[in-house]
Amino acid sequence: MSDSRASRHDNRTEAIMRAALDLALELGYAKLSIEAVATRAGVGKHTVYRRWSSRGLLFLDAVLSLNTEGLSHPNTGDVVADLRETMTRAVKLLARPPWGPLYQALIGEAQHDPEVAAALNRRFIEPQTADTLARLKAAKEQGELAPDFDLDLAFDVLSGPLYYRLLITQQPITHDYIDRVLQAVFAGMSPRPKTSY
Amino acid sequence: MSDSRASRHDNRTEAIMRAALDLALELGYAKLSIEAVATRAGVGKHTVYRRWSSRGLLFLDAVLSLNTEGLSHPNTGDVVADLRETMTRAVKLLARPPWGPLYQALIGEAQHDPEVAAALNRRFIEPQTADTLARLKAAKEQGELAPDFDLDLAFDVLSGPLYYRLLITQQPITHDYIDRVLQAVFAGMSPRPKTSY
DNA sequence: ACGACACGGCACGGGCCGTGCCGTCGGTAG
DNA sequence: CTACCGACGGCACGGCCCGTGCCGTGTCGT
Repeated sequence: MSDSRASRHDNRTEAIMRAALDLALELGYAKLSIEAVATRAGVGKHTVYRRWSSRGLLFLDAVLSLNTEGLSHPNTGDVVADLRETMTRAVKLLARPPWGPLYQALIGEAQHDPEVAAALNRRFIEPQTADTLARLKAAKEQGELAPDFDLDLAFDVLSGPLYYRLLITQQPITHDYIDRVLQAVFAGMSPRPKTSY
Repeated sequence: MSDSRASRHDNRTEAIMRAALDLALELGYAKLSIEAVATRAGVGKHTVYRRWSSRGLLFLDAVLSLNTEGLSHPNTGDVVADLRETMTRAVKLLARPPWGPLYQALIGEAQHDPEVAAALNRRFIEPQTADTLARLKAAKEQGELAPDFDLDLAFDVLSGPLYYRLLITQQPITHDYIDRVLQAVFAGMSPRPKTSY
């Protein structure tokens, strides 16, 4: 076949990413070396460097290759229920290995490497945001949300607390926690509908 | 004096932390080496290792030494205004160097080093949370907040979006953004006070 | 004056970096 | 069938930094 060349190429690429994920889980991302990845994958270091210019970008590809399809939003007509469903699914992935520690390490790396941060946003955060935004927009058009509902802020306010728990306090994210966030955001936290604010 | 010994000790400690901060700002935390810090501080490597067991813990001490007093909450009687004041002050610190990049790098390191994560929580996050909690509790007792106001969640919901912007999308955090978060949390985002939720 | 101690300077083995070079192997073109 | 070519694995290199040992020095408490 004419693509056996490409096929061989892809096989190595996958082997390298798999080795990177294995080692990241065994040693932690901090102790992950390209040298070890190459050895584990049965590959020369050049073969790694030919594909990725930095450890961070390799790790990004590796983590995102664990594809998370199934994070798209259902539309049952009840926007809050749909959001809870999506958030629950996301949290189930993050709750335990392999995704949790890997995603956490990836965001950690993004704080040190602007290239990783940019790529993570473009390839993962933005699509996910757009998806949520579309679902919220539909809800607004169907009168489920107020006309002045702050669409652009919604994703931040919903995800922010989850990321805060994952990255800062590093407490477990439970179903109850998701419910309370939804409660706070959609029912409001103030006793007075019209605060002095 | 009897503490000239301790004084000398402290001088070196400060010099090392200052050197670490300088280098972190010049090169970025990722390229920060203990060897370079020691040289810049005019100090032997032992003197660094005698005080800190890892680069992360040194960096944590260095960043937290830029003391952020003035993050305590005022109490003017209007809890939302007080929160906005505190959040604005915090964001002013984070908005631009040196705090912004340094704090971002510190949280990044915390994702790779559990010791740093634990210390960061104990020494910075928890006191700040307790402070906010106390202000909210006072507000609740004075009837400014509903009796069933979710105190424990409040800090997460208020800070979460800010951290999300700082760490994930890495967009600037403006005054307008703070206002919108407060609006969302305290006035609620839903058009219907009693959602099906 | 003496002893204790933290210190700066130096050197070491070791790990990993990123990069060259070389011989091989598979697929392609003529 | 053969000649070419690109990607490859293996190896070696200089360089940086790690964490640690040793040695001579200066400064303090006794």
